[in-house]
Amino acid sequence: MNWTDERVERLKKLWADGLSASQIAAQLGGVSRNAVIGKVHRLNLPGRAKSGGQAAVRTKRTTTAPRAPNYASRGQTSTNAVSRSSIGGISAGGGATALKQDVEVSTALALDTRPIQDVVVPISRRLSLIELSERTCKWPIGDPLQEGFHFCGNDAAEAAPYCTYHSRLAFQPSSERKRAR
DNA sequence: CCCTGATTCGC
DNA sequence: GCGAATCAGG
Repeated sequence: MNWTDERVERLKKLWADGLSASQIAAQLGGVSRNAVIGKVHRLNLPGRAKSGGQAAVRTKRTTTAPRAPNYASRGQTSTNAVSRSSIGGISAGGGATALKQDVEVSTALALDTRPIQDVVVPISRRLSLIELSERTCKWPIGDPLQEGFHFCGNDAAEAAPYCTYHSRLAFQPSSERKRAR
């Protein structure tokens, strides 16, 4: 994808609006967030001040080049197969949000007093489309044509499209389907 | 782990 | 000029 005047203009606007590089990349399409950042630099657009978000108080890089990295020591990254038990094992990463969600789910299933409503039970992160990543729950909430539409956005297991709660709603194994209903 | 922007430099 | 790889940080 090349930087047409039009795309550059959009980049400028979105950057000025405070969108993050990855969000801008998602909107423009065809470019990575690195490409966006690189372009921002070349355009001499003001970087993100040390205000708001998380600056990047990068103290000038000492003559040590980042190139010629340790290609040798690379590749040591092992993709750990994290085993997640169906209900108890929630990743700690999500913090309070994920934890709270799990508690509510457990409670709902344990008490079994009334059916789980269609309406949101877990506390969603209310992410917009472009904010979704491979690890966020893509369960839609609301009417896509109405204002306020968003996605759950809670932590989703490795290859799962939804968080544990919504995975259960989406892939109910008949037995649980009865109880939930 | 997820993410952020900044920087360097091979292309 | 471009942007992947990398760094440094939240």
